[in-house]
Order: sequence, then C-alpha cells, then structure tokens
Amino acid sequence: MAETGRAPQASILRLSRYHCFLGEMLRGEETGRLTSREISEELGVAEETVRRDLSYVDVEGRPGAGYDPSELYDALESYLGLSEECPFVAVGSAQMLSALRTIFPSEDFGMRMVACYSELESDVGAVVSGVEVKQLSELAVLDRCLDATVALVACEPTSVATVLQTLHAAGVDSVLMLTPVLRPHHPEGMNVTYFRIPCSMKSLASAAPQKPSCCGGGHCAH
Amino acid sequence: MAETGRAPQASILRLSRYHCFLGEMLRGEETGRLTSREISEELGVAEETVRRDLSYVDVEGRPGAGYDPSELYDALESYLGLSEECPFVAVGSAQMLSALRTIFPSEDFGMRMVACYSELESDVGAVVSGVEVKQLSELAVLDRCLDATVALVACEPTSVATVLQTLHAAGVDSVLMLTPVLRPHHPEGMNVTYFRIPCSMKSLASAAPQKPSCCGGGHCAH
DNA sequence: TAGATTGTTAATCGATTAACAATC
DNA sequence: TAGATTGTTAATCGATTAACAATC
Repeated sequence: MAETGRAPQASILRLSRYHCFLGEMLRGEETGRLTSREISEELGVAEETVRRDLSYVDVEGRPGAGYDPSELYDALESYLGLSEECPFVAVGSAQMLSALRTIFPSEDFGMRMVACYSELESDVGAVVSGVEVKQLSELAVLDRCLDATVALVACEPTSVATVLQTLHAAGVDSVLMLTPVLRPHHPEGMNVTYFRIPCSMKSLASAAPQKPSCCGGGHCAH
Repeated sequence: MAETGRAPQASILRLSRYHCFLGEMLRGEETGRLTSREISEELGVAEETVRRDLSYVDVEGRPGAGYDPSELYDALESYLGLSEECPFVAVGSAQMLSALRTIFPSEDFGMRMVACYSELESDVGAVVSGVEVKQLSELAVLDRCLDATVALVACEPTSVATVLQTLHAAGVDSVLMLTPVLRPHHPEGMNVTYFRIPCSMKSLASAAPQKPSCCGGGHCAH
C-alpha cells in the first residue's frame, strides 16, 4: 500500500470482485499464499492492474511470495467498507425477488437481504429467503436499525421514481437499478448504478465484432 | 458524420441508449427536430459527448436546427446493425424469464424473444410472452432460421459453462450474462458482457461517497 | 442576415500497461 | 544467495471535455 487517495471506480469494482473471489477461495480448501499473477489468471484481469488495484488497499504483499489470502480478504472488506453482514434491501415483485436468488444467493457472497418490498398487493406476506415481503408503502418506515444503506431494485418501470424517493427518505443512498429508465431523475445525492438490459442487448446485437466487455468489471481472459 | 473507424465501446452503449430514447419518443406525439442539447439533457450525458457519438453514425444534423428524429433513429438502427426485429434467445427458469419481462418487455424496445430455454425439467411447456419454454438440451438444435445471434442468460451458476458452449455451437456469439461467474471461461470468439450483481452491490456498499456510475452507459444529470 | 447548433480539432483527464528497482 | 514477486514510476492508450470555425 502506497497510493493514497480514493481508488478510481473501475478499481473499486475489481476490488469487489477480488473480494468475492477470495471469499469463495477461503470457503474451499486451498489456503496457500496467493500471487497477483494467480488472481490475474483466475479473473482475466492484467497482472499489473491487480497490483495497482491492491496498492490502494492497506495490505502488504511479500515479494517473491504473494499475499496471505485471509489477510487480503479482511483488508479488502475493510477498504470497501463492508460491514460484517452487508445488509441490503430489495424491491420488486415476489416472483422477481425469488428469481433473483438464483443468480444472487446473497449469503454466498457474505451479504444479507434484511427487508424486501413489492409493488403488488397480492405479494404481501409472501416469504423470500426467510424475509416477509412488505408493501411498497411500508418502505417509508424502514427500520433504521436494520442499517441498510444499499438497495437492489427491480421494480416496474412506472414505480421507479417513487421507489427512489422513498428509499432516499429511508436513508438508503446507494442503489443497483435493474429497471431501465430512459430519463433518470434521482433524488439529490443518491448513488444509482444502472444495469440497462435493453441498451446492452442492443449494443450486443451490433453486427460488428467487439471486444468482450464487462459491465461490473473485468472480462474473460480468452 | 466524419469520424471513420469503429466507435469505442462506451459510445456504442450510449448510441444504443439514444436509439431506445428515440424509439420511445417516436411512439409518442412530439415530432419536432431534436438537438444534441435536448438529448444531452434528457439522458444526462454531456452535450459534446452526444455530438461526438453521433459523428460515428451516418446522419446529417442541421446546424441551428438539430436532427430529424426518425432519420436519426434509422441511422442508429443501421449503424448498430439492428435488424428489423432484433431477435434474441433467453435462458433461465420460467420464473426468471417471466420476471425479467417486467424490467425488459422486449417489444417495447423493438426486440423479440424468439426462443427460450430452462434448466428445470418442470418448466418445459410453460409459456413466456407467447413462446414455449424448451429444455436446455434442445438449445443444440436451435433453429438457425430464427437468426438470433444474441442471448440473455440468467441461468443457475452451475449451468453457465454448458449454456455458453451450447449457445456458441448454435451460432449465438453475443451474450448478456446476468449470472455471476467468478472465473469466466468462454468459448473462443464469444462476446460475453457480464452484469455482476454481487460485485456491484459490494462496491455500492462501500461507505465512501462515489460518483454516480452507470454500467450500461450514462448516469443521472443531477 | 443573425442566432443557434453542428462537426471536428485540440486539450484534458483518467485508466491501463510496461518496466524495473526494491525486497522477501 | 538466487529466484520470484511486489510496489511504484513512467509511458501509453482511450475517452471526455472544451473551444470554435463552419453552416443551416
């Protein structure tokens, strides 16, 4: 560690990936030291980029030997400001929330959904991963004690504005938005990342060959 | 238009967004000319960036007056290589496919799901947006006449490798992948874009304030 | 024409890659 | 020590922003 100041967004995204990777690795058997080259090869990111990214983090690598995995894991957790549980809130229909669990089983990534809200009346009372689905309007009284400041939103396009407003009022200031909105109007100071499926599908449809790109950081090495 | 050569990936993603925006606009009433400033304000992209992006596209703006919306729409369609219908294939559980329609009602974006495949036996025969869900194994005999070269994949993490292989064999070479894979191993020449929900959630959880970022292009102007 | 906006060039900014001395 | 890998500086690459002459 030497680089002072905040890491650029691109680095932070990759650091999150390293954290996911280490989490999975630590849950497995292998526990030897880990070099930047190994991380580089596993994740398809250039070796220098890995070291540069890690230079923002408060961790010491051993020249000739690499990094201690669990030390690195903790350092990343601390640098990224991930609390023990990474509590978050989810918004969407019960069907959507339930389907999302297939691709984002949050516990496997060290995160926990502490509350969820649906736009459909009929969903209220359903249970998704042990959490009861509440009415969207109840978001207003989101228990601050839950301590969630991040939300995953996949609601109907028409509810987006309301959802963002309400989340903001409830103290949630970072959102991963899966619902595409053409003209985003966020509450002041809110941090919203969009995954725009339609736009990305269109840009992929583009006939000409493209470099493999990766929203959310990094791409395949091959 | 003057800039020759291929537009950078970032521009292509924004061009896709302009295309979505124009599509929505043309379906509405307003039909007057459109300036780069207007696009810029609606989408939260800098004015110069809009003009620079459009300089890759074969369309003429009128100084002092802007662009003709439907002319621009067609030019974008042609530049992006979007065929009339933008056919694509989807892979995931029936529940997932059905939930995804809430956030990506493809017809509204001028795209059409021409086939879909589930990893669950019990899903076979279900109908999602008028298309019968087929077994994953049938992907191998994907009718080439369907002409789909793009896929939206949100399958179980364990199926990713198989799905990619099969899609590749079926002539699909571009994939939007919603299932996070730690160590991506793609078939040679395949173009896979990842939306990594876990990594993005972690990077959002990061306590320090960040610039609003947008995977998939552009972010809020406010 | 005058006003407005385009298209493009040059300047800036930021991120990635290359190279290498420091060091375990 | 010798070999390997780190941490960092400098070079490169790419994308965004600023500025402005061309022009409808």
